[in-house]
Amino acid sequence: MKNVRLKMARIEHDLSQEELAKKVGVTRQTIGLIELGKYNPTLSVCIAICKTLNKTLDDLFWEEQSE
Amino acid sequence: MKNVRLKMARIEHDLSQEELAKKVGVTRQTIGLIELGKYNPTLSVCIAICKTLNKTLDDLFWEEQSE
DNA sequence: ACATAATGCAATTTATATATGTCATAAAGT
DNA sequence: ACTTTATGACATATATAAATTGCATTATGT
Repeated sequence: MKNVRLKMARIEHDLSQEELAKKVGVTRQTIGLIELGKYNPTLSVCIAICKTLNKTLDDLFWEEQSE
Repeated sequence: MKNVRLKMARIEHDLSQEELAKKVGVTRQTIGLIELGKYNPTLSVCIAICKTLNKTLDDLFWEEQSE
Protein backbone atom coordinates (compact mmCIF):
# COMPACT_ATOMS: atom_id res chain seq x y z
CA MET A 1 0.00 0.00 0.00
CA LYS A 2 1.09 3.56 -0.59
CA ASN A 3 2.97 5.33 2.15
CA VAL A 4 1.04 8.59 2.24
CA ARG A 5 2.52 9.69 5.54
CA LEU A 6 6.01 9.54 4.14
CA LYS A 7 5.01 11.62 1.14
CA MET A 8 3.30 14.18 3.35
CA ALA A 9 6.29 14.43 5.67
CA ARG A 10 8.57 14.91 2.68
CA ILE A 11 6.37 17.65 1.24
CA GLU A 12 6.16 19.36 4.63
CA HIS A 13 9.91 19.66 4.39
CA ASP A 14 9.57 21.00 0.85
CA LEU A 15 11.74 18.27 -0.61
CA SER A 16 11.43 16.48 -3.94
CA GLN A 17 11.97 12.72 -4.00
CA GLU A 18 15.39 13.40 -5.44
CA GLU A 19 16.36 15.88 -2.75
CA LEU A 20 15.19 13.59 0.04
CA ALA A 21 17.03 10.69 -1.57
CA LYS A 22 20.23 12.66 -1.63
CA LYS A 23 19.93 13.61 2.04
CA VAL A 24 19.10 10.05 3.02
CA GLY A 25 21.83 8.54 0.89
CA VAL A 26 19.75 6.44 -1.47
CA THR A 27 18.53 6.94 -5.01
CA ARG A 28 15.41 8.72 -6.16
CA GLN A 29 13.94 5.41 -7.27
CA THR A 30 14.23 3.94 -3.80
CA ILE A 31 12.29 6.83 -2.29
CA GLY A 32 9.75 6.72 -5.11
CA LEU A 33 9.13 3.02 -4.71
CA ILE A 34 8.80 3.23 -0.94
CA GLU A 35 6.20 5.99 -1.31
CA LEU A 36 4.36 3.85 -3.81
CA GLY A 37 4.47 0.91 -1.42
CA LYS A 38 6.14 -1.27 -4.02
CA TYR A 39 8.68 -2.58 -1.62
CA ASN A 40 10.13 -3.25 1.53
CA PRO A 41 13.03 -1.08 2.65
CA THR A 42 15.64 -2.20 5.14
CA LEU A 43 15.51 -0.88 8.68
CA SER A 44 18.58 1.29 8.13
CA VAL A 45 16.92 3.07 5.21
CA CYS A 46 13.74 3.60 7.23
CA ILE A 47 15.71 5.08 10.10
CA ALA A 48 17.70 7.35 7.81
CA ILE A 49 14.47 8.65 6.28
CA CYS A 50 12.93 9.23 9.71
CA LYS A 51 15.94 11.14 10.96
CA THR A 52 16.00 13.33 7.86
CA LEU A 53 12.32 14.17 8.26
CA ASN A 54 12.33 14.44 12.06
CA LYS A 55 9.88 11.59 12.47
CA THR A 56 9.98 8.23 14.21
CA LEU A 57 9.48 4.77 12.78
CA ASP A 58 5.98 4.65 14.19
CA ASP A 59 5.18 8.00 12.58
CA LEU A 60 6.07 6.85 9.09
CA PHE A 61 6.16 3.07 8.94
CA TRP A 62 3.93 1.53 11.58
CA GLU A 63 0.54 0.22 10.58
CA GLU A 64 -0.58 2.17 7.61
CA GLN A 65 -3.97 3.27 8.84
CA SER A 66 -5.99 2.92 5.63
CA GLU A 67 -5.03 1.33 2.34
CA MET B 1 24.79 -2.76 18.36
CA LYS B 2 22.84 -5.44 20.16
CA ASN B 3 19.08 -5.20 20.26
CA VAL B 4 18.50 -5.76 23.95
CA ARG B 5 14.90 -4.60 23.84
CA LEU B 6 14.02 -7.26 21.31
CA LYS B 7 15.62 -9.96 23.42
CA MET B 8 13.79 -8.74 26.52
CA ALA B 9 10.46 -8.62 24.73
CA ARG B 10 11.03 -12.15 23.44
CA ILE B 11 11.87 -13.44 26.90
CA GLU B 12 8.84 -11.69 28.39
CA HIS B 13 6.79 -13.82 26.04
CA ASP B 14 8.76 -16.89 27.16
CA LEU B 15 9.89 -17.71 23.65
CA SER B 16 13.19 -19.11 22.44
CA GLN B 17 14.76 -17.63 19.34
CA GLU B 18 13.53 -20.63 17.44
CA GLU B 19 9.96 -20.33 18.67
CA LEU B 20 9.83 -16.62 17.89
CA ALA B 21 11.31 -17.28 14.47
CA LYS B 22 8.62 -19.82 13.73
CA LYS B 23 5.83 -17.46 14.75
CA VAL B 24 7.36 -14.62 12.73
CA GLY B 25 8.04 -16.79 9.72
CA VAL B 26 11.81 -16.49 9.54
CA THR B 27 14.66 -18.72 10.61
CA ARG B 28 16.30 -18.93 13.99
CA GLN B 29 19.47 -17.47 12.54
CA THR B 30 17.67 -14.35 11.40
CA ILE B 31 16.29 -13.69 14.87
CA GLY B 32 19.64 -14.46 16.43
CA LEU B 33 21.52 -12.09 14.16
CA ILE B 34 19.02 -9.28 14.66
CA GLU B 35 19.35 -9.62 18.42
CA LEU B 36 23.12 -9.55 18.06
CA GLY B 37 22.84 -6.42 15.90
CA LYS B 38 24.79 -8.05 13.11
CA TYR B 39 22.39 -6.82 10.53
CA ASN B 40 19.75 -4.90 9.16
CA PRO B 41 16.37 -6.56 8.74
CA THR B 42 13.78 -5.46 6.24
CA LEU B 43 10.77 -3.48 7.37
CA SER B 44 8.43 -6.41 6.84
CA VAL B 45 10.47 -8.60 9.18
CA CYS B 46 10.55 -5.83 11.80
CA ILE B 47 6.80 -5.41 11.62
CA ALA B 48 6.19 -9.15 11.83
CA ILE B 49 8.36 -9.33 14.95
CA CYS B 50 6.57 -6.37 16.53
CA LYS B 51 3.14 -7.83 15.90
CA THR B 52 4.16 -11.17 17.36
CA LEU B 53 5.49 -9.52 20.50
CA ASN B 54 2.76 -6.87 20.82
CA LYS B 55 5.19 -4.02 20.44
CA THR B 56 5.61 -1.18 17.97
CA LEU B 57 8.54 -0.30 15.74
CA ASP B 58 9.56 2.48 18.09
CA ASP B 59 9.46 0.07 21.02
CA LEU B 60 11.91 -2.35 19.48
CA PHE B 61 13.79 -0.70 16.64
CA TRP B 62 13.96 3.06 17.12
CA GLU B 63 17.15 4.59 18.47
CA GLU B 64 18.85 2.03 20.59
CA GLN B 65 19.33 3.99 23.77
CA SER B 66 22.80 2.84 24.86
CA GLU B 67 25.69 0.98 23.23
C1' DA C 1 3.31 25.78 -27.87
C1' DC C 2 7.60 25.03 -25.68
C1' DA C 3 10.66 24.28 -21.72
C1' DT C 4 11.70 22.23 -17.27
C1' DA C 5 11.00 19.78 -12.99
C1' DA C 6 8.94 15.94 -10.63
C1' DT C 7 7.45 11.54 -10.82
C1' DG C 8 6.33 6.74 -12.49
C1' DC C 9 7.93 2.67 -14.89
C1' DA C 10 10.92 -0.93 -16.64
C1' DA C 11 15.42 -3.57 -17.53
C1' DT C 12 19.73 -4.85 -15.87
C1' DT C 13 23.33 -5.19 -12.38
C1' DT C 14 25.19 -5.32 -7.67
C1' DA C 15 24.96 -5.75 -2.78
C1' DT C 16 23.11 -7.89 0.95
C1' DA C 17 19.19 -9.87 3.70
C1' DT C 18 17.66 -14.34 4.52
C1' DA C 19 17.63 -19.47 4.10
C1' DT C 20 19.86 -23.72 4.78
C1' DG C 21 22.87 -26.66 7.00
C1' DT C 22 26.35 -27.80 10.22
C1' DC C 23 29.33 -27.49 14.29
C1' DA C 24 30.73 -25.75 19.02
C1' DT C 25 29.51 -24.45 23.51
C1' DA C 26 27.18 -23.31 27.60
C1' DA C 27 23.39 -24.01 30.70
C1' DA C 28 19.73 -26.96 32.85
C1' DG C 29 17.78 -31.47 33.85
C1' DT C 30 18.20 -36.25 34.60
C1' DA D 1 28.54 -38.19 33.16
C1' DC D 2 25.02 -37.91 29.77
C1' DT D 3 20.95 -35.54 27.38
C1' DT D 4 18.58 -31.84 25.80
C1' DT D 5 17.78 -27.01 24.86
C1' DA D 6 19.32 -22.52 23.58
C1' DT D 7 22.44 -19.84 21.41
C1' DG D 8 26.56 -18.16 18.65
C1' DA D 9 29.46 -18.85 14.67
C1' DC D 10 30.51 -20.12 10.03
C1' DA D 11 30.00 -21.37 4.96
C1' DT D 12 27.28 -21.54 0.97
C1' DA D 13 23.08 -20.67 -1.75
C1' DT D 14 19.01 -17.97 -2.96
C1' DA D 15 15.85 -14.13 -2.92
C1' DT D 16 15.35 -9.52 -3.10
C1' DA D 17 16.59 -4.63 -1.74
C1' DA D 18 18.92 -1.07 -3.90
C1' DA D 19 21.75 1.07 -7.64
C1' DT D 20 22.07 2.49 -12.26
C1' DT D 21 20.32 4.02 -16.47
C1' DG D 22 17.02 5.46 -19.60
C1' DC D 23 12.44 6.78 -21.24
C1' DA D 24 7.42 8.33 -20.77
C1' DT D 25 4.20 11.31 -18.61
C1' DT D 26 2.20 14.79 -15.97
C1' DA D 27 2.41 18.95 -13.98
C1' DT D 28 4.02 23.92 -13.75
C1' DG D 29 5.98 28.01 -15.69
C1' DT D 30 7.22 30.95 -19.57
